[in-house]
Amino acid sequence: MATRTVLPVLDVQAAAAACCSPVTGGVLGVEEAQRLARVFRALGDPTRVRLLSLIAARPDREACICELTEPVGLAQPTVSHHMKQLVDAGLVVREQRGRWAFYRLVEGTLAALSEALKP
Amino acid sequence: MATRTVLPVLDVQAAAAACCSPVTGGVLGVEEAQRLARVFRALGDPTRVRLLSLIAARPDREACICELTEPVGLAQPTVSHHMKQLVDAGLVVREQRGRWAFYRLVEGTLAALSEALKP
DNA sequence: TCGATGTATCGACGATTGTCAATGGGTTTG
DNA sequence: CAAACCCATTGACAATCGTCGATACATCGA
Repeated sequence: MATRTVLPVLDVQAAAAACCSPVTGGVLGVEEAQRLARVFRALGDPTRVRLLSLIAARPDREACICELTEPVGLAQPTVSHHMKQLVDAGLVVREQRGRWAFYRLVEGTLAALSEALKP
Repeated sequence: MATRTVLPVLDVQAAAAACCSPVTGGVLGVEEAQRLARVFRALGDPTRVRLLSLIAARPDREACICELTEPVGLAQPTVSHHMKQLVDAGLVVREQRGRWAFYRLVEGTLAALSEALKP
C-alpha cells in the first residue's frame, strides 16, 4: 500500500491553480490558509529556493539530483529529501528516466502563488 | 541598545521591492535565496496566513492584536509572537497608537514576492 | 496615584525540521 | 550474472518552532 500522503500535489494544484484564495481578498478559511501555508513552507528554506532556481536555469528547465547536489553543497540524501518536499508541495514534478530522476518546475503552482500574493 | 536583529524589514524591502531575484530567472545566490526564504518562511504557517488575510479584510486594512486574537482562536501571547514574525519578515508594519498596537500590510513586500514567483 | 487595559517578553514543553552516514532498491553496463 | 551507478529510505542527532501560562511593561482613566 502507499505510505505516502494522499495526493498533496493535486490538492494544491486544484486549489491554487484555480486562482482562488488571494491572501488579501477577504478572510481566508482555515483550510485555504493551510493549503497556502503548506506551499509557502516548502519555499521557506534557502536550499529549496536555490534548488528551484537551479532547475529553472537549466536549458530544458529540468534537472536530476546528480546535477543539483554539487551546486548546493549538501549530501545527496539531503538534496533528495528537499526535492521530496518540493514535490509534495506541488512546486515540482518528478519523472524517472533510466536511472536518473528528473525534476521539472510546475509553472502553474508558481503562477497561482504569484496571483495569491498580488495586493 | 536594540536587542532586535538589524532592520530585517529594510533588507527585505530594499532587495525585494527592487524587483530583483525572481526564482525562475537564473541561479540565485546564497544571500538572495536566504532573503526570499526568510519571507516565505513567515508565510509558512496557517495562522500567519490567516492573520494577514484578517488584516487585509479590515476596512482600513489594519488591525490591533485585540481584533485578531479571537478569530484565530489562540492565546494573546501566541498572536503577538506571530505578528512579530510577520514584522521581521517585512510583511507587516507595527504602529503603537495609544495602548493599542496596530498592524498594517506592507503591500510592497507582497507585490515583490508576487513578482519573484512569476514564471 | 492607583487600578484597569492592551501588548510584549520569558520560560518551558512537545513537535517539527535540516542534516548526515549507512543502507536498500532499481537500472544500466561490462 | 556481477559490478557500477543513481537515487530513496532509515535512523539518529541537534536546532528551531508553535504554543501556552505567568509575568513585566506601558498607557489610559478615575
